[in-house]
Amino acid sequence: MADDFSLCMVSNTRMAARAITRRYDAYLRGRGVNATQISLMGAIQMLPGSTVSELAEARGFDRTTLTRNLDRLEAMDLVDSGHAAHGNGRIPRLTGKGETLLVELLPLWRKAQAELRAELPRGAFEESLRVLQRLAAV
Amino acid sequence: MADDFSLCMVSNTRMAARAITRRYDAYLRGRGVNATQISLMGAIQMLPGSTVSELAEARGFDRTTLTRNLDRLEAMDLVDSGHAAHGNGRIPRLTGKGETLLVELLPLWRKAQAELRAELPRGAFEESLRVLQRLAAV
DNA sequence: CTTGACACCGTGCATATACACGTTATCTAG
DNA sequence: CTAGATAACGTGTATATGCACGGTGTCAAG
Repeated sequence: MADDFSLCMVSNTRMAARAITRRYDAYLRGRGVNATQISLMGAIQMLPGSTVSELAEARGFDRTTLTRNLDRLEAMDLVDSGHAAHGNGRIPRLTGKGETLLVELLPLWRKAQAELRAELPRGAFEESLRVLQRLAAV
Repeated sequence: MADDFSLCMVSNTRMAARAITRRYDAYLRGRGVNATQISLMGAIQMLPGSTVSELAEARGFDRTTLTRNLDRLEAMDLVDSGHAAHGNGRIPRLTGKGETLLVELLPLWRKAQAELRAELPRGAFEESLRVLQRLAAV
């Protein structure tokens, strides 16, 4: 049998995602949102006017996952959604409260990014982003 | 504000994990287990005699996540657990059915690995594993 | 023997993720 | 106008994940 599951790409991508998420979550603990949520808020900010489907495509989410993640942010009054001019499009955007919170938490996010970068060998942070984006694109 | 969340390591690791998991899940669809489960079964096979805590440490899981993932595999009769000689240790191992299924699905896993490797530039598969392991270790 | 430290463990709760399926709005061919 | 195609959507169900909390077994100090 002798197959080496330590080379399994599923194991390894998920393990990295768990480790990084836990790490960033620790920086944000007690601040009202977790790492996944703030990164979603950042994505909404960066792709204004996008529908849920467009956001999902851009961030590699299943559309229905995004629906529910947005529902939670709406319940917290951090996001609300408008309707597209035509069709059923749901267009999420940050509320004032959401923008305020995002700005308030940005220093923590920057700190998390900076300290991760500092713990990696020189250039490894950028290499990691490149590798991850390539994996997400296949 | 001008922060670039496209460089967010949380977003990028999770996006890669989602993409890879979806891909491997597609190879396994209808076979009774998903990609996460078969990779866990592989980990059990490779670390025989380990307790849940040791497995969790080795694979970067929270211990309680592993508890429930194992419960599901036990409910499917693919895994069962023995008791450590001392203390409360839970020691999972594949059942006969679990081993049979793992062997049966190995060709699909190998195919998934091989086709992913083929779609990446030369050397990128190995580079990816190295980068992911480094991220999981920080 | 009891008490406390320690190392395991599981459960309650919440969020994240995705597939299958059905719904709604718009447009176009007939 | 109607029927079908198309593009968006949400919900039901299931798995995955982790933190907070509490339980259980072992051992050493008193």
